Amino acid sequence: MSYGVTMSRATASARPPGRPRSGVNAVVFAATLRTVHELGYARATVDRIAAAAGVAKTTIYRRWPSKGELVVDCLLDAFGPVPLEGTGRAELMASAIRWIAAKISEPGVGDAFAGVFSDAVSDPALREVLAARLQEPYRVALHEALGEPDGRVLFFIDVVVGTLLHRLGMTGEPMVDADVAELVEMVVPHFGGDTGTG
Amino acid sequence: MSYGVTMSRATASARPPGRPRSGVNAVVFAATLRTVHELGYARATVDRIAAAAGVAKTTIYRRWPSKGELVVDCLLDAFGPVPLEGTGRAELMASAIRWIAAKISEPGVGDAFAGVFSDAVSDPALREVLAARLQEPYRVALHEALGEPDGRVLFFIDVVVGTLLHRLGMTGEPMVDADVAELVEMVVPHFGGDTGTG
DNA sequence: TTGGTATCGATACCTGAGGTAGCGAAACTA
DNA sequence: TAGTTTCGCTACCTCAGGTATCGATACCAA
Repeated sequence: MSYGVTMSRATASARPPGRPRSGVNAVVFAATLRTVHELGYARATVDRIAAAAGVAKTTIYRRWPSKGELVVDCLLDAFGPVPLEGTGRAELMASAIRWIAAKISEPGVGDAFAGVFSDAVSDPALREVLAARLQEPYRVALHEALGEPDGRVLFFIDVVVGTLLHRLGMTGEPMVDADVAELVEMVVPHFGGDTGTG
Repeated sequence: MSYGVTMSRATASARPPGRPRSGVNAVVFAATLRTVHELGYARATVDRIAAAAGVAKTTIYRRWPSKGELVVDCLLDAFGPVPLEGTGRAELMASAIRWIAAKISEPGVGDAFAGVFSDAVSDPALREVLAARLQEPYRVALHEALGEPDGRVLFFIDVVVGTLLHRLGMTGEPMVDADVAELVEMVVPHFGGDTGTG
């Protein structure tokens, strides 16, 4: 579930007073992806998501300040941490590219990603949330794993994610494996990873 | 102005009856880019664009069926044809990349592009318009100039445009020249163009 | 058991934006 | 002068994001 996870009430004053929140976050996330998958981002209204989750709309707005932040949390939950388990630089980058391509191909995930990204273009507040909560953790992880300077990592993310989202947005379909493979063959050598020649 | 341009009334029956349309398309395009630049895509409402152009909102909807199609026509007008004048393949691709990067950097153009792209994600009708009217001409031109198969040209467009839009969407600023240069250095060799190493 | 607090579902509502309908006036042709 | 189409204008419809309020409920503490 990615965030907070109560710290087993050890740190701060035991537990806040009042009726505790029911554990429906996961249900709401699932309903969000399902609704976005079935209706597209724009028609996946908060009313419909709430109905699909069997929850009142006000409950959603009590937990997330906007539809955009709900979707960002939903994507955080759907993505999870990057698997960075390759032995060499090349394998590491290639597996990261294939991982994000596969995630974006999952039903609802790519649409939700493209949709919230779109909203963020003309909503600076949401853009900061998107950059800080969704992009930053992966940027840090890649920075440490690859040893590349920040600017290069951001460029790497722009190329990989930008390409995948542009394909999805233009065609309505996620990028096929052959093209993902070509993306790997283009990007990895540029970043100094051997792709099989030594 | 890119489209139609009356054919000097030689072809079809002289001229349609009724009051002729006033030549305000260019004014509306300019007002669209200016408004999008100042307020962002979402807050650039059709009301505001009409006001900025000194035109009634109904006049705009008489000429374009939706805000999305207005913006697509506006972008067609702003982009114009690709300059494909390089001597070799490498120069040709590099100049095309620098050209679209520069266009997206122009005030309002990048925001309008990202905005309409965003709308298209959850609007299949607009997506077809975008693909057919905006992407297709450049795909054909690149296909003929480079001799690459369609799939490769579409991949080329996904990488270049996707990267530029992702950078703009995430940071709010267009890509700087140094990163555009790195994009060229990554893409051109992959497509078999020499970049200076014989 | 009683009081305090915060969440729950439900309903009603506000705002803003895309888009449409209908009007009289204006600009052109025949 | 009659016919046709665009013009600006105003009023309106629909839908989506987001807010306010209310009684009911679940928990804690005294």
